[in-house]
Order: sequence, then structure tokens, then C-alpha cells
Amino acid sequence: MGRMTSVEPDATGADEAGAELAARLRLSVMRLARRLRQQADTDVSASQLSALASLANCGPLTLGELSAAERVKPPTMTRIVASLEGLGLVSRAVNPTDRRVSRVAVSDAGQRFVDRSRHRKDAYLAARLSALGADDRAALAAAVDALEHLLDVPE
Amino acid sequence: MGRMTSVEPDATGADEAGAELAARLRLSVMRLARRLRQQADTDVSASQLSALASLANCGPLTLGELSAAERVKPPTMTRIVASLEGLGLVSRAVNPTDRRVSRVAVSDAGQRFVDRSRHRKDAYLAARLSALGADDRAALAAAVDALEHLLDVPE
DNA sequence: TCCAACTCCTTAGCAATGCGAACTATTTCC
DNA sequence: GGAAATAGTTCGCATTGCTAAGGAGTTGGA
Repeated sequence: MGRMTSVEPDATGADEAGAELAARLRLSVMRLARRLRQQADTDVSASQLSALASLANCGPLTLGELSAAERVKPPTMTRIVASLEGLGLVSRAVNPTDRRVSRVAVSDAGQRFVDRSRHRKDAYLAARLSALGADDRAALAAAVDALEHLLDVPE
Repeated sequence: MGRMTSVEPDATGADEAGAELAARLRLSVMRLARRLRQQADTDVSASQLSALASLANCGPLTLGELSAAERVKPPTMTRIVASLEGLGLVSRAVNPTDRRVSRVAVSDAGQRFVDRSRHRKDAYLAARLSALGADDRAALAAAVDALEHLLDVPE
């Protein structure tokens, strides 16, 4: 794979340090994600909320686009969207020019729901962050960019 | 960035910065966790591997202790342990002094499996980390402690 | 002593969630 | 016009979690 893509390809010490960083980062990220997931909503499932959030971010999508974005097969997304529609959080409209596809859009209630949910979860994490020391918080603030870059690398 | 992120909770600017940090950190952490989870083993499920890893970390546990550690109800853990036992990755032994409880221990094969799995996942993340710039990597290295502190706060 | 209550674990049945296979409706291409 | 492709759906299966109920073992009080 892409090992040796670092700036200094020769230092064995750097490889070891990289391995330890990877191990600790992986463990911490997985644990924190777990905590955040446990702090989930009760009335809407994780997959439902995730799909709803994708729609809120990317605007209206066809069911196929949405299932690709959520890395889920179309039959699964059919069910998720059906439940969201039942809750009044999204609406569907058949495309007039190609009546096979149906565009899914977040409803007003759905948008409010997403905003509220996001705010609640952010507040939870923010409360934990505020319990940290200023140096820890600064380190995390400095690392957010790096995390985003890590995710930007597509493959 | 970390200007005045001190103890006083009244500064509105600090609150806003904290809220934005929380939002970005939460999104990044959840996304990275998702990527790492997708890069999972095929032959052992996530819950099985998680239980196995707990056992490898904490040593032999009773089924009740293990289910508490994994935040799962006892019936669920019964099934997980049964499958792991079927794969030869753990072994069970009834406590002679109290024959209701059964201690679950990682077998040699289970320990090898955990080591291999951990190594593989760490390698995946390490490869991504090595594709980052040195500054990003340094920022992440500096933030790992903070992440761990974030998780130390129990409630 | 002995039996009622408790503890630890298991079994049984239910619900949610994801998948693949097969189907319908629609469009596109020859 | 009809074959092939595409978008979504329905169906049945597997997995995974839960609650309720039961079984085996231990403990405590009359």
C-alpha cells in the first residue's frame, strides 16, 4: 500500500511511532464514537437518522444516490425511507421526466429534527470538552483539521 | 484558537468556539470510526471481536462481567460466547466453588486472532496517517492524550 | 434443617436491520 | 416494436439485540 509515502522514508523510529500513534488513535476514536453513539436518540434509529442527516447535508437525493451515500443496498434504503416518510420527516416525489426515480427530500419537520438532534449531541460532546484542561482542548482544536484531512484521502 | 479557553464559562466567544469544535470533532470522529469499522474482519462479527478483545484486555471474566463490560444483556453475551467457543477462540470453565458462574478465557488461538486483527487495523490506519503531512501527523499525535482524557471523564 | 429467595446463566420468542434474489415499472437502444 | 438496461420494490433469510420465563446452584432466615 502507501507506506513509504512519508517525507522521511528511512527512519525506522518514525514507523514505530506511527504504529503506536495509529493504535492509540484507533482505540480512542472507536471508544469516543461508541460513547457518542450510545448517546443516541430513542425515537429514531441510527440508520434512519444517518440517512436523514445525509439528505439534510446533500439536499434532495434519489433513493439510489441515498443508498450509495449511506453504503447500504437499495432494498434497505427503501425501508428506511419508508419509515422516515411514515414519521413525516421526509417526502418523496416521482421525477416527471423519468418516472422510475423518486427524489427524497427532507421535510420541514425533518430539518427541525436534524437540527435538534445535532445540537443535542454537540452539546453532549461540548460538555465533555469543557471539562478538559485548556491545553487538551487546544490540542484537539489543532487536530480537527488533521482528522478531516485523514478523511479526505479517499482510498 | 485556544485563546481564553480558560475555566470561566461565561465568555460567549469561548462557548461558540467550543460548540464549533464539538461539532467538527464529533463529525470527524464518527466518520473515521465508520471507516475503521467498515474495514472489519469478515469471519468474526463486530460484537464477537469486541468481546474477544475485552477478554484479551481484562483477562478471564465471568459471563456476567463480560456482558456488563460490553454493555450487552446476559442472553446476548451467552450467544456471543457460544459462537466464540465454537470457533475455538475462547474456553469456558465452571467455577468449582460456585458452579453457577462460568469463567470465559481467551484461548491461544483467540489471542493470536486478536493480535493479528489489531495489527491489521492499526496498519490500515497507519497507512492513512503516513499519507498525511508531518504537521497533521504531529497535531494528531499531540491530540491523542487529550482524546484519552476525554474518555477518562466517566460521566 | 429446610425451603424460600436470590443469583447466574440459558432458552425461547420477538423486533429491528441488513442482505440477495426475484419482480414490476419505466426508459433506452437497436 | 421489442430486447436490454435501470430504479425501486417485495420477499424471505440471517444476524443481533432485547425481554420474559425457566433451570441449576447458593444463601439466609424461620
